[in-house]
Amino acid sequence: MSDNLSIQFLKSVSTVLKVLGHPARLKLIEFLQTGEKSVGEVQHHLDLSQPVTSQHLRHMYSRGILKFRRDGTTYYYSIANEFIHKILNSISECQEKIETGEWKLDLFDSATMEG
Amino acid sequence: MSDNLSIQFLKSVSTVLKVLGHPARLKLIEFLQTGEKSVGEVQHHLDLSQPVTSQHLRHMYSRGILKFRRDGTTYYYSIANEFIHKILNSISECQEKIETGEWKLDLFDSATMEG
DNA sequence: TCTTTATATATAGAAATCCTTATATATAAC
DNA sequence: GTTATATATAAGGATTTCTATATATAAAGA
Repeated sequence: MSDNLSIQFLKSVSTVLKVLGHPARLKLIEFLQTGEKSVGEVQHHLDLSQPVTSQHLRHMYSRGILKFRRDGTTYYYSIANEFIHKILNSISECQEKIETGEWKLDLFDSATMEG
Repeated sequence: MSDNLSIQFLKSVSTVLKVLGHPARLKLIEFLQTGEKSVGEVQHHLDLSQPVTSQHLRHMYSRGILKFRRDGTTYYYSIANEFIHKILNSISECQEKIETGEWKLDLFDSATMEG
């Protein structure tokens, strides 16, 4: 299992994970799972400023995670590939297990080494 | 499906994804999937300096992604929760689909909006 | 006790990220 | 043509992260 992942794939995946490793972007892409959305819809859903919304979307587009189409003055963004869907579904499944108590997700901030 | 994820879960998940969103750490944790490893083993496997290796491990430990035990001077690190395993397995499944050509993972760096 | 091995910790400079403010552009409506 | 709407882009600074280097600690063995 180890070294299964090629260098290139490893880099691609870490790029994707890094992009998703931000609460606003994670919530954003979760919103996009229900279908394409305009910038304004995303903005209102996330309660962000217009430039920040646009920048996050552009950020994700520039990394191949989103695609967009334009209709007049409106830009519709949507998820660009299956990989993203797969990861998001996997996360959803995890949440179910965590909610039911089957799994625990113990994250913390302190960092003492005396364990 | 939207708004399925609670704020707290969203933050936890984005923390995890952010940590995994780094080629060295992703490769590191993939290595740990095969079982606990000492710092030295990780260091040699990843071909990193000792301090950098230690810092990555501590970084992941401090965020609840790894745990460790100590035997004399040797520290053994291992994956701390099922969530990580699930995400990694999901990534492996994705790689299979991408290798067989069933899926494409088109990531790119340019960022012009004229698409 | 001295030396080696294994690892942690501290720190500093560079680089990347993120948000804010301001401005630009393109289309639509009037 | 003027105004309104939807969005992109650019510049700035604050914060965080990364990498490298230097130092410290603890155990094991000679």
